[in-house]
Amino acid sequence: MRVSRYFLPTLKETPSEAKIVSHQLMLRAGMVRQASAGIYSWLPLGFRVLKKIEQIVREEQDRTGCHEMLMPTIQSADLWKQSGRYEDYGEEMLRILDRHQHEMLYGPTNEELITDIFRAGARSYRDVPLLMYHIQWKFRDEVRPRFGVMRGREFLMKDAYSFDMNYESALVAYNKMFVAYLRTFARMGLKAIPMEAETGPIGGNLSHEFIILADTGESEIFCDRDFIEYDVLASAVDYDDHAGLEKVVDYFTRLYARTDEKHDAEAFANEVPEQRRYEGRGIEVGHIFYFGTKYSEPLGAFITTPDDERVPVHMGSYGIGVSRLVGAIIEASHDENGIVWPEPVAPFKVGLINLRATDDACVKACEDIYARLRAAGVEVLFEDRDESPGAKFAQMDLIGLPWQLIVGPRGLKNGVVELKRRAGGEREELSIDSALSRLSA
RNA sequence: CGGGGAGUAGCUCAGCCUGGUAGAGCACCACGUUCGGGACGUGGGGGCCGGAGGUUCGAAUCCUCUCUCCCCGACCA
Repeated sequence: MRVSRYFLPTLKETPSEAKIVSHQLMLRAGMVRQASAGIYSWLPLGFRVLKKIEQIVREEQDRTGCHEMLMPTIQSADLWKQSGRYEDYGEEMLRILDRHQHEMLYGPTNEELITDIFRAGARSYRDVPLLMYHIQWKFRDEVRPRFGVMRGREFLMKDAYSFDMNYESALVAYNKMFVAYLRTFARMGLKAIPMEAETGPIGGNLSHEFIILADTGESEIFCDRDFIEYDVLASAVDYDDHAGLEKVVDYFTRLYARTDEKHDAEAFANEVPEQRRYEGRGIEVGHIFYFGTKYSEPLGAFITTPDDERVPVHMGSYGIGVSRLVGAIIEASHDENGIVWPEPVAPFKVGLINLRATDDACVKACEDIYARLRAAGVEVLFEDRDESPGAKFAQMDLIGLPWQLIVGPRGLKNGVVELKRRAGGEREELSIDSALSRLSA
C-alpha cells in the first residue's frame, strides 16, 4: 500500500478526550474515529489490526475443534424472557421496538440464542460434545464508556459455547478453551495470566479471567513468575489428549494469581517464594465460564443419554474481547514515539521509506523494492510522499510497523539501504538483496 | 445514576468576565528553497462560535432551555 493512496489521518497532537495511551495512540495513528460515546469507526489501518487479531483468535478456536458460525446482532426478547435475563440484565441491554411493536434487543451476549439453536438441532448424547463460536459485534449500554475501544459500548467479541452431557465432559471443553486462550494471547506477543474469577451475571461456578500484563492496566495483579516464564507455544497441543490438557490447566490453576480485589498478601507471601513474586498491572481480555444447566433448563435444551434419560445439556461460555485487544496490545507495547506492534498483529510488516521522493535513483530503487516485497507476499506500507525525512520517520514510528526499510540517496551511493527494527531500534545497513531476503524470511 | 468540566477551523486552544460582526499554532492548497529524525519563505482556502429561544440597534460573548462529549465515583468483556 502506498501512503500517498492510503487513508491515514495521523495527528501530531493528542486529542484532548483521550486519557490513556492506547486511546491516544489509536487516534493519533488514524486507526479509529469516535462515532459517539463508546462507539467507534475503524479506519483502514485499525481495521487491519482488528482483522489480524480476529484471525489469530479464529485459528486457535478452530484448532480445538470449535466450529465457527454467526449469530445476528439483533435478537428477539422472547428467549431472554424465557431465561429470565430480560429483567436481570437491566439498563445495560439496548432494547428496541420494531415497527410491529415487537420487543427486540441488540445482543450483549448470546447464551440464549445459541441454546435455542442447540435445542432445535440436538437430541441425544450422540450430538455432544459440541463447541461452537462466533465473532460478532455486541452492545452493552455501559453507564460510562471510556478508555477508547477498551471499554466501548459496541465491541467485537469472540464468544464460544460448549455443550456436554455431563460435568466431566464439560470440564474437557473448559480445559480446551483454557489452553486455547493461553496460546491465542501468546501468539499476539502477550503474556496472559489466568485468574480465578467471579462468575458475575452469567452465573455458574467455574470461571477464569485472562489478564494480560500491561504497566498501564486497570487492575493490579499479583502472581507467580512461573506464569510469565512458561512458553505455551513451545510445544504443539493435542486437543484430543484430555489428560495432557488437564496437566497444563492444573499447572496454571495451582499457581498464585489474583487481582487486587481478591489478593491476600499473607497467602501470596506463604505460597510464592520471594524471587518468584510478580506484582504488576493487567487488563482483562478473556473470560471463561462453566455454568452447567443454567440456560439449558429454563430454555428446555435436553438431550437423551445412552440410558434413555432426558437431561439438560451442560454448557459453558468463553469470551475474548477482540476489539479490546487492539487497545490492550498497545497498552502492553508502545514507547514514547508511538505504537510498537508485535509482528503477528501488525497492520503491515514493513514500512518502506523513500527519504527523497524527488530523487530519481531513490524512486527507482523504492519502486523496485516495493514490487519485489509485494511479489514475495510481504505486507508493506510504502511511504512514497514528498515530505521531510523527519516527518516520515515520526509518522512511521507512530504507527509502529515492526520493520522500517529506509532508502536514501546517501546509502544508495554505497549500494546499501537501512533496515530498522521498531522494537529496540536496532539499525543495520545492508544491500537491497539481503534486506529483501531478510524481510521475506 | 450522583458529582465536576468542556463544546469556537481537521487537531490543540485563545477570545467570553467588560456585547461592536472571527483569531493563533499545527494541519491543508499553490509556488520556490530545502531534505538521514515532525524544515523554511511567500501567497491562499477553510468556521450559521453544538442547537433552539430570549434580551439588545447589535450576541461567540448576557439569560433560559436543550443536545453532545470528557473526567471522578458506583458498575462492567
